[in-house]
Amino acid sequence: MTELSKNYLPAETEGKWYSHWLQKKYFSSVPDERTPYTIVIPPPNVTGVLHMGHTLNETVQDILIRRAKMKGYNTCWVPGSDHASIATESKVVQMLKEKGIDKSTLSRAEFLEYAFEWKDKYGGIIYDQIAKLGCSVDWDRVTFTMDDHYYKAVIKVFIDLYEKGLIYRGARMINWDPAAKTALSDEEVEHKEIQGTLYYLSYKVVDQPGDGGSSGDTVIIATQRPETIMGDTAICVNPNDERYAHLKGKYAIVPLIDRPVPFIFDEYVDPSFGTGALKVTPAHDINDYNLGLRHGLEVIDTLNPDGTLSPAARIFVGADRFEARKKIIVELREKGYLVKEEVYQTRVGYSQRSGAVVEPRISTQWFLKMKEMAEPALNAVVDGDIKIHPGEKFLATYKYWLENVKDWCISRQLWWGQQIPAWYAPDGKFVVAATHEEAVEKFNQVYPGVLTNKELLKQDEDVLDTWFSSWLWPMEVFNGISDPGNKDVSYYYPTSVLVTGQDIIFFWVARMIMAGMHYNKTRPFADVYFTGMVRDKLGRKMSKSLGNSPDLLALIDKYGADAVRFGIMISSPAGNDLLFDESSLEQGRNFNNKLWNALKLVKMWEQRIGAASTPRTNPGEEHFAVQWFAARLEQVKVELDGAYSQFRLSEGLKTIYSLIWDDFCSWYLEWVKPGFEQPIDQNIYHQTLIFFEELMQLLHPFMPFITEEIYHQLRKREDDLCVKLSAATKEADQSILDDGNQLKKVITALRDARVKNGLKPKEPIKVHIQTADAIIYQKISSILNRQLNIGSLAYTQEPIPVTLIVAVEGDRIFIETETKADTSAVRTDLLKDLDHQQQFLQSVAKKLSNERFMANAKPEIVALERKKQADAEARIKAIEESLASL
RNA sequence: GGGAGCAUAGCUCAGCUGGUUUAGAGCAUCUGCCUUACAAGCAGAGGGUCCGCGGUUCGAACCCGUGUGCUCCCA
Repeated sequence: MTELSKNYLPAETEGKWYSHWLQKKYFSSVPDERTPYTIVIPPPNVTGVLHMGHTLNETVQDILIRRAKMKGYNTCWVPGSDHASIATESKVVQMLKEKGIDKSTLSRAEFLEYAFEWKDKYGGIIYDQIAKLGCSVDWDRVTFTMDDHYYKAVIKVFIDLYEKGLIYRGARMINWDPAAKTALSDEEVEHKEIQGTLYYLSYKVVDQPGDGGSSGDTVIIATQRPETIMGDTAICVNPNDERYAHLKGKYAIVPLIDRPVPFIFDEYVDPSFGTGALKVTPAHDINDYNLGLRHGLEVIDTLNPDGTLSPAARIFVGADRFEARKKIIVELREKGYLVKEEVYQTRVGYSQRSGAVVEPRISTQWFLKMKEMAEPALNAVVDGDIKIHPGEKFLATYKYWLENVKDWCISRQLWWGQQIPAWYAPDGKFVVAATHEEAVEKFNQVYPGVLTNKELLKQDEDVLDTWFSSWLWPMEVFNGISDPGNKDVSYYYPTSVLVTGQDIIFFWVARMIMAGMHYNKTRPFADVYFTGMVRDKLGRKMSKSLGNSPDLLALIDKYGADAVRFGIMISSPAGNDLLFDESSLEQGRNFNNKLWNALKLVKMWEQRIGAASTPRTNPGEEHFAVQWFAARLEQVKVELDGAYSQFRLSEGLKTIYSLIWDDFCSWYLEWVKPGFEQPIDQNIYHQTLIFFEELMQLLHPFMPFITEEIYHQLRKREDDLCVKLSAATKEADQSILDDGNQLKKVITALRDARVKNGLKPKEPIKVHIQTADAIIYQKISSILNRQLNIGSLAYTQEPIPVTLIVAVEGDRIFIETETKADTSAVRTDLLKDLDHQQQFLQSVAKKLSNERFMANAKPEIVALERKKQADAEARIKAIEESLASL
């Protein structure tokens, strides 16, 4: 036997076992006759590294996959990454800038080359982290959302939906990200509450556009965006607002640029907000835009795509919008137009990716009609075809979104992504087709004779929203779109469960369900398990700016992957946010050591296996520990089945943790431990190995490395725990479990008495037991002797004088003491317990004497109360006798 | 403004169908131990107005109403 290290050293086993599993191809899956269990990884963005949120998600998936593998499923976990168009493109642009390269000097192809380099580098880091964490992903199936087949699938879906009339192109008010210079979908805008200022501006009123405004009449308008006044095309008031009734047919003069705009009347305006008069800027506000549509107003766009003022603004042209605001306020104040400033709370939309304040902007973009897509996706969840965990929390959110969904803006003004397959002639006529050749052919069919030179047909410069590719993920990782009905997709799809963060329920989960229902007429997954957000221990979101986001690889180096997995799972109740604290990783590391030390103990016994079952005690008695632990194990297995089926993984881990630490190490191993340098019974040794192996198997999904290592340390063997099938559960023997509990209670009570009375552990005690059921004690007597250092044990019918008395349930245990112990502490304890028991008895008696309780309660409840009463009475009697004999 | 969720030990959370010995765990705390696997450990202990108020019920941490506080989603 090679010497085992003092503590468990993760670095020495983790790499070894991961390569072994890979070499054995345990994670690779091909369709066969077994039932598949499939998970597709939520593809991490190639923009960076895995954070703690990924770590949680990946760990949960690995637990489910490893468990399913042991249950005999053909498991397939597909890894991959997402091109994340906006985020990656902005990072690549930034990286180029640092190298002194401006994106505008590059061709599209040159830029994409840099982007793919970036993807290879960071995608590689992510995959390395997934491997270090021990994830049992099928590396032969790595998929990237810009892979050739994937790219083609996205284009195919775009064309198909366009031909079905579900995709259209049009000018709409969209969310514009001035930093990334692209359109965004509604979901990519995050609203934050901030303190803003409401500026009260004075507009002159004139009778006619050409009028100089000599009347001196003015109207005061409140706005939080004074820099947009140059885009004003009307002033709107409520038709029922008498203050402004006289303005009908008149005009207001926009300050600084002296442009007359008409007054319009619309009930949309809230007379109580601000002054009740609203400046209407259709180009820069969605509500104003709608007002403009109703009243036929001109649209003046005063902003450039990068957020600077456009020539249409006439003043401050070229200044950034926020800079322009400051300057305009100064000028308005100087010229007397600014009459009041007021602080007020408002909400501002920020780009989820770039962080820039989003501009509402009218722009021609591509949209997907969502109503038709939403209905089947809604039904799939409402009807329970797809189950969301935890359900009560997210079902309502999911429903609300789908019932109120708006069309999805899917075009992005970027290069990194699938280029929109629309082809335009110089006059703006266009067709949608996969290739230039197909486009030319189609165009000539639809518009015969228009195209003089086929090179004039140019492809749309824009790409599609990343989510328009990732919504196909569960299908296209198996080539289900590009090669429908192939062997893999038929076998693995629909997938079993999707594990992801609740923050992308709309971005991704809902849309995957839409795509799945649309293209396969089936759900993409049977269950959705939402994990919470990982926060720091103060409850703050993890972010780079706070510096509270730990580096995963550093944590694995410090604690080991198993401890990291343990730490994050133990503090992760289903669906709730988890407060990440390194101390839970310490707990994981300590658990590793506990396992390691248990292994060392068992390995020591290996040297001293009793020749032919010649234990120093009665084998029947020691057999009790074995019987008890076997029952405990079965009991826990049933509990675990329940925990897994409800995705209560944190609870499952706690159950195994306690089974190993408390039941196995603290009780069982102590009960079967031979005396110093004594041999161990062969059967018990053999059973202990089996138990230990079973425990390792139960723990394996959570902590794969150490369990595999111990599995091999316990016995020289050819097979691996990773792929070991779990045995069916048997029914646990309840009476043995009850006896075990009794044994634990007796031991704890006697230890307590020892401590309280200052009896040294090395000092043997003489014990007399008064019980109605001596058989139990006979079964466990050798264990009692050893655990409590009992010198002599006898049974008695009568109380023994000059002793300490310990009451366990209805039994009394008398400890003979040589030195008369101080009884005052014992007396206090007994009195306290007596009081407690008497109050309890009272509450039970009250119930039993309540006629209505007796009439209404179920018979088994009444029986239980009767038993409680009897037990309490017995305990009280025992305590009273103990007190009397003190 | 609309909607959802949460409130249980110092902290993080279980408590499933209202009745499981007058509420459980882990961590933290306190006491005693270098007991021949483990001090990253062992043994033992203390710790609760189940957010407040009202109701339903024989019986409420659990169901209903209401108030307060916190979190999230949407506009």
